[in-house]
Amino acid sequence: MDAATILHADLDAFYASVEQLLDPSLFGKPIAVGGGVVLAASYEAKAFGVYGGMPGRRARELCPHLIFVGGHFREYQRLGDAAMAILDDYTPLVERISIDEAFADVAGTAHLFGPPEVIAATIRRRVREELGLPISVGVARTKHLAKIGSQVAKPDGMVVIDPANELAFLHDLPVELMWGVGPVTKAKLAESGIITIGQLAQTPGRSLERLIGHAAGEKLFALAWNRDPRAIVTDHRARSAGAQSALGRKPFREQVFRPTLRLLADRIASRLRDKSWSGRTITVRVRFADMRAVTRAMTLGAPVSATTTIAEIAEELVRGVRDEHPHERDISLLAISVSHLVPDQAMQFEFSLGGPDDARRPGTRTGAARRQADGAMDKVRTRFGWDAIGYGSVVLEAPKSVPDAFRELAEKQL
DNA sequence: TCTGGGGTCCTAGGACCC
DNA sequence: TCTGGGGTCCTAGGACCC
Repeated sequence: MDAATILHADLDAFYASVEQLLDPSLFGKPIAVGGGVVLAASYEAKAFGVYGGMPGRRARELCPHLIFVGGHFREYQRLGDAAMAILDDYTPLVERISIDEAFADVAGTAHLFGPPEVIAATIRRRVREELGLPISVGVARTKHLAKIGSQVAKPDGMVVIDPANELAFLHDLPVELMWGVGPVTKAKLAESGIITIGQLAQTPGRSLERLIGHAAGEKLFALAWNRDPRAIVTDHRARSAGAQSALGRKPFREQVFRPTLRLLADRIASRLRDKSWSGRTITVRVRFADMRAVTRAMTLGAPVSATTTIAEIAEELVRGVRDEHPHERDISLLAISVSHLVPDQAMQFEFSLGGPDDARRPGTRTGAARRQADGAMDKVRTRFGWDAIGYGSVVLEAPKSVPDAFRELAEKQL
């Protein structure tokens, strides 16, 4: 049997811990990063039932002494990177999941640094001493179990799962600790009396698949027996790039959605061009006032990355939604996503094609003009910053519901 | 004064092809 | 009496994760 060499390292209540580090008077107090929405809560706040994603008003109700702090987003990025760099010191096999979380496989480096649990303890000590942050680590034979280990270890702990005791450890735990079990799946399982991972493991595969679908049933059943074949993946390629904007409540009209879609297209397109990617499928999402949402998609014959092209297609799709839903007076969110991404080298030959002057075909006159305009804008932004230039009214009408820095942070995870 | 922003993957039905 | 069967691509919706 393989040894337990997979580490899952997860910084505890990361944003909140950074804020407490930056302002020691906040230490030991219930704090929330954010405002309208809680982005992160300290453990003191979590004790009151406050959690990330919760509306700020609800959080205040639960915890009257909750202290809201604005985010120091550049510090999050810096400290998250620094913590992950410590992992890099012990193995090249590091898979970063997000700003504050990563897997690492130390199978090949134990002869240099000692057994996995010693490496894990060293990492925890160094992150604490060098950065001043608490980090929890799970050590196990599989990624899934290592991740569960770090969750169980929180806050500021370490759990090593011996390969001989895997199922004994796993089967007493509640199903919602499993990767892929959210509120809906948890409720479906509970209706069949399945509360623990052990109960899930004893459920016949067929009835499980009837309950939650083929793929999910198969996956969860395998995980419940700790059959997790996933290896560490050090380079992830993005499959889509998107942007969204919550609007509160705005009339579903051209004057509202046009400038917003321009802004979203501009964000996505400049990120795509920055990485030399283009995409063939444009998807829009429109959320109505009551939070019901619809999506509409269009797949093109050739990939695109021009701001104006993405914006025009998105507008067309949103007009279609409006025409199909004439009674929806207000919308609360607009989103665009570009998928079927390909590296630009793969579409170079398209540039040389002639044909009708169609903006969606990169080889045509309009397409070329748009690439030039985008290229000029990208250059100005490189020198003077993103807000230095924009498409027409977009510059003035940018909604600022979330700090731009937080948005940039999310983008970096792409 | 309802509920942010960035992603991944799965399902199900229809079109289309051979 | 009916109308194969497999594969791919696309669209729309939904669950989940950080």
